[in-house]
Amino acid sequence: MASALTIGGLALAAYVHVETVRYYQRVGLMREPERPLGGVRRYERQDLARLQFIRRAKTMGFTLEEIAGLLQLRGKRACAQTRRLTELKLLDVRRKLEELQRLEAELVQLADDCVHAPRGGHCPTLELLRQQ
Amino acid sequence: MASALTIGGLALAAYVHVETVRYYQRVGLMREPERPLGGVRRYERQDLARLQFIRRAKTMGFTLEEIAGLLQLRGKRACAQTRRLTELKLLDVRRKLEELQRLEAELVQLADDCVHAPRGGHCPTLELLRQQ
DNA sequence: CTAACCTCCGTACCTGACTACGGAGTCAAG
DNA sequence: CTTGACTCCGTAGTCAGGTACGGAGGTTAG
Repeated sequence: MASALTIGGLALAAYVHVETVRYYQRVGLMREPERPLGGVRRYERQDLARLQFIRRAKTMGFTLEEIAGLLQLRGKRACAQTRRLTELKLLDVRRKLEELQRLEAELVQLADDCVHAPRGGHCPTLELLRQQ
Repeated sequence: MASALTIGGLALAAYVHVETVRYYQRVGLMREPERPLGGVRRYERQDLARLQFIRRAKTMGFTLEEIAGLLQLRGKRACAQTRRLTELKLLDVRRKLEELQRLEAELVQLADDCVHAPRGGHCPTLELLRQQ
């Protein structure tokens, strides 16, 4: 039984605050393990996996509600209608991927411009978008 | 002068609420065009471009503050130190790209499982992560 | 020239996602 | 068997990012 973390250990391992875990429990995103009468709750490896998944998905711009949806998919697996849901989520993800790639290209272009336009002061290259 | 939108037209064109535009102005993300004495403000194409950029970046999970940073980069262009900043942002973007790709693969796998495991009721394929 | 609709501006309110607080109970190292 | 750190639980506060409201004044189609 390598893994029988307390809430503190769990939080630490996922780089979130204890209060955040408790918050996720309150909103139903994470389970709350049995509390052995007059003891403290213990958490398993899959609790940690779930928490890390939430954290990752959050930095991707998914809301907690959407993340709940994603987690349900992982939970259910198979069964025609979940397949549909999965594919919808996949569309979301791919739309985001495209946008990010666009942004990446834009940034690469910028960094590149900086290399090729060094000549005293500030260069006036295409300030079309400057504003303000 | 194809483009001389009022705030309402601008908002409509970018699929945001008028109030959101005004909010962005208040926090300095968007400029507030001159108001011709006793008239209403008019917006140009680059205002729309900026607003759309903000909207896109937001769905990518960037905060308004980070977006302000991205916009400044686009504004300045070139000059050694902006190059550094650009490259930092690029790291951000690439980290997000990787995470999204992971998520994509996970979802593809799921959808796939659904296709290959159709056999009455709900399939018990690897419910390791189910919980709750 | 007027009715219907818009803009302007300030202020108040709302939702999502935490974060802080505090008192009582639990646990573990010495 | 105590002491210091941690858990539990409820409730309140915070911050980002809007959203709603309302009255006064602009604008435009008919």
